[in-house]
Amino acid sequence: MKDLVSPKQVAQAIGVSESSLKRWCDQGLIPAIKTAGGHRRLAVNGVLAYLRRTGHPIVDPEILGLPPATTGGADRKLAGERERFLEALIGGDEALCVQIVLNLYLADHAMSRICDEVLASAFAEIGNRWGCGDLAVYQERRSCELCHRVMHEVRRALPELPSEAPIAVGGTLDGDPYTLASSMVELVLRDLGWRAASLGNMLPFSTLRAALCDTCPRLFWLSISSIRDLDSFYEQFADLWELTQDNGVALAVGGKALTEDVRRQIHYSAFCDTFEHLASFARTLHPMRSANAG
Amino acid sequence: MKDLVSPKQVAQAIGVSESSLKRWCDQGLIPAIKTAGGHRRLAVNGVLAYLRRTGHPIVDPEILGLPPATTGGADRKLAGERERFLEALIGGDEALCVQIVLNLYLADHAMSRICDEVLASAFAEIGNRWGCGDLAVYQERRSCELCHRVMHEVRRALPELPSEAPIAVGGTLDGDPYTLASSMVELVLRDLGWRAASLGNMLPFSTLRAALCDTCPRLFWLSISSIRDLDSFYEQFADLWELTQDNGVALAVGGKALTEDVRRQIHYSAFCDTFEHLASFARTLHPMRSANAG
DNA sequence: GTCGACTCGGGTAATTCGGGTC
DNA sequence: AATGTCCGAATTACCCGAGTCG
Repeated sequence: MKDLVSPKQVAQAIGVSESSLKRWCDQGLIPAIKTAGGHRRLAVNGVLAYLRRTGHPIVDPEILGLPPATTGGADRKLAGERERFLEALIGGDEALCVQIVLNLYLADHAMSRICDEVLASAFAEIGNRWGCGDLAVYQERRSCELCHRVMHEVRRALPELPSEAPIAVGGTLDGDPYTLASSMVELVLRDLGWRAASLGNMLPFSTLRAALCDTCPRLFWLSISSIRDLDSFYEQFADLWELTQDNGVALAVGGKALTEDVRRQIHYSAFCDTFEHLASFARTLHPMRSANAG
Repeated sequence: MKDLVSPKQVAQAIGVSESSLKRWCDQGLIPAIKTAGGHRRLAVNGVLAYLRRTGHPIVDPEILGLPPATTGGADRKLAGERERFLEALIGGDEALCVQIVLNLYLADHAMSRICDEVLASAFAEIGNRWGCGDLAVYQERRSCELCHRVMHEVRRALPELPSEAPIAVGGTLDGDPYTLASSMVELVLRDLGWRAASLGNMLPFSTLRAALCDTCPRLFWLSISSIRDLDSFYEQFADLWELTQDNGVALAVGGKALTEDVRRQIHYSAFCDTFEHLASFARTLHPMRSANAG
């Protein structure tokens, strides 16, 4: 933990304006030292002492544990946050998980990169540790549960979508119970201005066709992390592809079950290894105001 | 939903003067914290808890970040709302789903009854229609997805739990992918003042034992809607039961896989056909102060 | 030395305080 | 007993041009 933090960080962390913070410092309520140029630097323990005295809630304690952001160090920040997020997940600390991700979003990171480099990355590591027996099963399950809650929370933070925004729907195939990736797709697309809605998991092809006709999306996604029967998959997937093409719907796919061999046998509009890929593809369909420089 | 709001916002949202709000805060009816300068900041869940207790109506929900037509104290009947909720679920109208359930909560219905008579009941009907082929599979899956989102939203509206509240954890067994019931249990218990957390689904017995030791709950729940191997189940369940008894943990079970025959073969602290049963049992363990006078 | 982001101090408008009264 | 309105003083949020940081 850093000893000294900037006024802006503290203001965000405790949910007040920088002006108020300035006044409190000048009144001696919060100890602060000044740089040669007159900029205030606040001691973290002094801030915490103040919060304890006044019972002020910590809106975002996570900021206080961060080193001051260095310009151009955005990459390092994302990577570093992955570790903190991972530990919070494993420890079952829901509030902290939410704060970390929400903070990254507020720091104007693209949702696609947050999903790639923090959420998905953390779960990759959880998978590793699970395989090594370093993790209890319930910790893995609870992590999934927590991650869903985090994503709920982040979705609320996204701006309202205009009713003319293009529609996107998708989900996972029958036999594939993992909803996390599909929910992340929804988040990424919403961040890009799509009215995206995940249909859930375990969806047979027949109902995908029905959903496609009922909801009339511009984009349809499939997260495929396991395939039961390859032959049946090829056949049904071809039907789905045809249906999307007849209706002018783009079909984006991803997931570890789509190996190179499998990809050779099927048609799609875009295959996405990462959420960044997905975001790039989505932008070609529906260019977005560049609010997120990513 | 914002976490902290100013007195003026709340006053506008519920249609009273700021003075009344001041008095309610000073009497402890609404939890409030103060800034260094003595200005009050109100937590939205605290405000909602007060509205629920008193049946006070909401004039302008949007100020508090609630769905448009949220009313406080409306005399909504549970049975009638089930139909509306069901149709909203099937139609995929997330906002309406949230609105209906939140209204019932604010109308001071117990969470256990909302879960029994609206949520679970709606899913029973969805199951029926699905069996008859009156419902597309994706509509059923999407309904599960929506219901999770509704519950997340309601959980946010619940008041903050005191740190001395008893802990409860639970989940579903290995082979049982349905998380809905377990999430409902969490909601019901939180409404009763428990610090309840669902561990998720597909939990093998071995990890349940680990979780039980790691989290030290007062109550452990299992939602059991399917059992893979009965013999193995009996054996492992007996181990779990023993562990709970050694640690002074109550074990509450429920789910349609627990038929009369199965129940005869196992021990538990309480079997719950409904969330109302669960609520009654939880109250015997930890009586809740009746916050509601009228 | 350049550059973007941050912070400074100070001023202003809006909000909130506590208390008294209707 | 409870609520709404009014008051001066205090607090907070937002804004600006100039200076500092990394």
